[in-house]
Amino acid sequence: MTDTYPDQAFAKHDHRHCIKAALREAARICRERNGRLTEQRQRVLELVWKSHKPVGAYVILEQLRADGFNGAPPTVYRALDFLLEHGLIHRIESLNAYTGCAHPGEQHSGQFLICSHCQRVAELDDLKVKKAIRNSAALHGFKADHQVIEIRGLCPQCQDH
Amino acid sequence: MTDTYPDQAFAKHDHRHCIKAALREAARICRERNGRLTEQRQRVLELVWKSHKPVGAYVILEQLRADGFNGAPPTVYRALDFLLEHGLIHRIESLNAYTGCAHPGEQHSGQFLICSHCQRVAELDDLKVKKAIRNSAALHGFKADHQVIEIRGLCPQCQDH
DNA sequence: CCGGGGTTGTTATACTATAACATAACGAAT
DNA sequence: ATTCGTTATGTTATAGTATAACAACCCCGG
Repeated sequence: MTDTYPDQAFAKHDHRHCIKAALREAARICRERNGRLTEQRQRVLELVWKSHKPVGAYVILEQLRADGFNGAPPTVYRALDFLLEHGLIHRIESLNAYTGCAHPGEQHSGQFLICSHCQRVAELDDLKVKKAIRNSAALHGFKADHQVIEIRGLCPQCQDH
Repeated sequence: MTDTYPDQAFAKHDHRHCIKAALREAARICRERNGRLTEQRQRVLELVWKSHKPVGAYVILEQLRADGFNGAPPTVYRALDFLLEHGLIHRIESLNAYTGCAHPGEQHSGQFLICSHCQRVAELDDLKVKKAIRNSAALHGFKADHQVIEIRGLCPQCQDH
């Protein structure tokens, strides 16, 4: 696999479908691993997916509250931690924000294209990039373990502004 | 140029030399550009370089204070911003910390190997990685502008633990 | 029914960063 | 040397991000 969603990344699509698929996948993965996808965790996952761009923990918190839930930051962070551990979401380091994982379950560290204009993010998993990095690290005797790759720029739709 | 400091990255070396060289380089670059390398900025740059691992803004602040300076966060952040703008330091997104730039002046976005054990960081500028990423982005019609690449793992010295 | 692991509630606090406005230092032009 | 605009710094307050610590709860297996 070089690229999982070659074009879909920034393309228009029915996002409700994504959300549903993500929830279904999450349920499956958690069942497999005996992870408990509780009501809270599911709600947080849904909120992450609902946004078409990465969301901060406190935005999620606000939305939970708007939804009648009266919680505090730790609740949200715990849910996020759980989802991160199980590979259901990613954290975008350069934004302090979280985004749904495009192909959960498989072990992978994401590579992200982040549009500086519309804030949308596409997740890649390019083998060549991964290899180039692994080689480069190996050259220095470095044993790579996890990679944070976040590319800023303009997505196709935003290049004419 | 593929790699600038092939082995030196994690190798032992007289770090005082690095600091001096960095300060000298910084002075030269600022002179060239009419940037003012003030006392404060120089002190901050020195503190960043003095640490062999990335330092947080508040650690720098502490050290400035220990040094008789009675300042507040904005002072430090302003100095850091200046140094970042002029390519004299880098920000490590995944650590919220700052580290001296190994080859200032040249335009480049760093690639970093970050040791999870000793926290030291090596800066690379691997052409193959850069190209792989540029290609990958291009495949998606994405116009890349800046790349954040931070690889976690174990440096040569820390792999036996 | 009991017990124990995992989950959530709750309060407080640490850590990271910036807004906004006042003052001071610098440097080019007169 | 004086003036003036620009850039840099001081200062206070606050926004934004994340975790520590402990109590209460719940689910499920024995």
